[in-house]
Amino acid sequence: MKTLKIPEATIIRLSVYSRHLTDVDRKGIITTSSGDIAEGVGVSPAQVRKDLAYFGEFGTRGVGYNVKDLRQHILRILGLSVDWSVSLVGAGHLGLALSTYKGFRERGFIITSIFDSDPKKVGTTVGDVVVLPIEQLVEVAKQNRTQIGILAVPAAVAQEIADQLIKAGVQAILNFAPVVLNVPPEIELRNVDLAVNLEVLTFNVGAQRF
Amino acid sequence: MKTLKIPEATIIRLSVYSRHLTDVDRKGIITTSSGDIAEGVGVSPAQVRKDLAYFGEFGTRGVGYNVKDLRQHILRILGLSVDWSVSLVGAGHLGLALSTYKGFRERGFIITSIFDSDPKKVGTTVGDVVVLPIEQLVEVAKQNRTQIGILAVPAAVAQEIADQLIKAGVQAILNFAPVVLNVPPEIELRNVDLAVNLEVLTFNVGAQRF
DNA sequence: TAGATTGTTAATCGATTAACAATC
DNA sequence: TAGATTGTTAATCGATTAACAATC
Repeated sequence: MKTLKIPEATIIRLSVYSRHLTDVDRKGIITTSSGDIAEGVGVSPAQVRKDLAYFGEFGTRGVGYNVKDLRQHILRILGLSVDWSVSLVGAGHLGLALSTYKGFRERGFIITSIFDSDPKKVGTTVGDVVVLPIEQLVEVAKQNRTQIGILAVPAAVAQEIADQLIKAGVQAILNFAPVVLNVPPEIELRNVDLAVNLEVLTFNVGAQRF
Repeated sequence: MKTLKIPEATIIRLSVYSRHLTDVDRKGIITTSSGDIAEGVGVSPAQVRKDLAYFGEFGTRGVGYNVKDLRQHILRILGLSVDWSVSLVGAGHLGLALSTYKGFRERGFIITSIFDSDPKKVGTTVGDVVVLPIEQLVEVAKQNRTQIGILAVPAAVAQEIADQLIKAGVQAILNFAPVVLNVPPEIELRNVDLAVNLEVLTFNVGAQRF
């Protein structure tokens, strides 16, 4: 098992390439090139080739890449050749937004359970999933072999829920609560902080000050 | 105007530091150190000092940093010493989640207008803002001196709406639609792609393959 | 003064870009 | 063959880490 370190930036770009290739494929285009992809997603052609080179040789010199093939290769690299069982915690507006987001199911992310602490939300249906009381999280997530937990809960309870998700056996957590979570090293964690994104914008708008 | 290039990673961390300092301040702690901050947010002390050094000297050798002062300095650096007028386009679940997100208002992001193309949503009230028809976007956003536009619309119409926001004079766009937008260089653009975040997780969960 | 911690420089590490041989 | 485009190496650029003098 050679662990040649792959930049996270490369993974993010691969995800973007794959989406671009889906569009290109839908247009019926058979062959593309690093230059085409680069133009389509706003990076350099060398970057595209370098990113792909981490994982193999997917093109033909002088010709380019077969769109369908390359797309499939990238999806496999990203782990999207199989479905993933996802548990969503928090059925507020954000939770509803996430659970109805079409992009998830298209990519094989199946929300198999939804939990909330509010008795008024428990029992309601979101999509085709019934909202369960938070107390059942560990038991149900374990039963469902849930691999990914999404935290759409207030910051104050995020750590506690994260601990429960880990107890239930999830391998990865996507955290929307604006708080730094402590998780063991074997758990993959990503934070999406909506305010941070706005703050990078406001810094840049005023950045001529520096 | 010296434009010494500041890494975006530094800006993101400053935002995280400021949030951490808010918590620390609430606990009544007066003085902190790069080591404390580093531990609180999961980076190295040298990183904290280096990030701050881009903008000045905010500490006292042998002592550390005054929590309130440092917090204020960082907020000013991020452009958060003033309010920002924000226009939200798209009053779906995600739009509602964003408009009710407390973290925005706390940081001075004031949603001054909300637009949607669905006649059933137009006229409803979100928080204390009435949803307006999308046709009024350019006119109203201009009137409100809107500086930031948030796109919570389907990918298919995101570019068109972005163009209208720019016509209305916004300086920055936060895009939640999974599509690559073309905007002029003077417009600050950030993309938040929910699926990409999940895909980085699934790659990492299976990353021992490489 | 002794201990602590900053601000800053130098060293290291990592990622991107440029160039080009390989080859279709 | 001539033109195009990949895959890969080397050069460049940028960010992080380590070390330490300055100084409270």
